[in-house]
Amino acid sequence: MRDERFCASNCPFTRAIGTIGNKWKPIIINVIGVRTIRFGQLDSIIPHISRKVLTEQLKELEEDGLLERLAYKELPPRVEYKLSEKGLAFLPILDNIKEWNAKYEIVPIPEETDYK
Amino acid sequence: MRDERFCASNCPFTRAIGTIGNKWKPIIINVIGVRTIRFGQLDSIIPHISRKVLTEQLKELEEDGLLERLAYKELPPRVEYKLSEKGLAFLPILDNIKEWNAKYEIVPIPEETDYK
DNA sequence: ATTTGTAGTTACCCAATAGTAACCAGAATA
DNA sequence: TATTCTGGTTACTATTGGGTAACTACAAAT
Repeated sequence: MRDERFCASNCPFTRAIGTIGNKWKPIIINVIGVRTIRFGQLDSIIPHISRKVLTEQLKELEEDGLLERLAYKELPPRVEYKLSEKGLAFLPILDNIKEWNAKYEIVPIPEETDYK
Repeated sequence: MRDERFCASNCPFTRAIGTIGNKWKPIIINVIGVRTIRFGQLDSIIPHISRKVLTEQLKELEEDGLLERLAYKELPPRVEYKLSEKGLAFLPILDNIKEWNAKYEIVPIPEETDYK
């Protein structure tokens, strides 16, 4: 899941891309935003992600210091995630991407759909 | 290479991540920058990328309107790439990522290396 | 006694991605 | 005549990614 050639590069930009340059992480960071959120919520809010992949991505984000994980010793278990200072500092970049996209995206021709 | 679920999402942010959210594209865009560059140069400047993958990524970037490709009908062939307006507009975002990384990166412990 | 709920983990398997090597055109150069 | 040069493409293989389903713990509710 993580490309060692990127993470161990001596180019800081390449290393940065190694940590956040995949399709799930920006989505996850964006969904969390400034709130505290539970695993199950993430799982149900983010479309098409499996619990397995979600777990992996969250683990990596935590390892890279973007995310804080708070596990309560309860049953049934409760785990809360929230962005660290580093993660929060990444949010404006995601906003920039949104603006950039809004300005330049070539809007795809919407699929023919049957509404009943 | 391209995840249809992302590109066809009705969420613009998800679509944006679908186009630039992978490890090679930010690297390629960053390497091109404001200059005009040839295929062979890209291939030799970017570490670890294979010609096959480079070709695929360039093709997608062109399809998504980030890149302009200029092929000269010569032999041996000459092909030049440069960023479009959309591509150029993405450069400041890459700069933001560099700043963000410089500020927050947890520097990896350098590997034990033998210098002779 | 059985079901429900949470946040995972694990095993298994198929699909997608990426690496490698060989090959192409055809003009210019040795 | 053989080699070099460029920007690819193709076939084949290896590696990885990711989906699915089953399973865990244990308390509380039915």
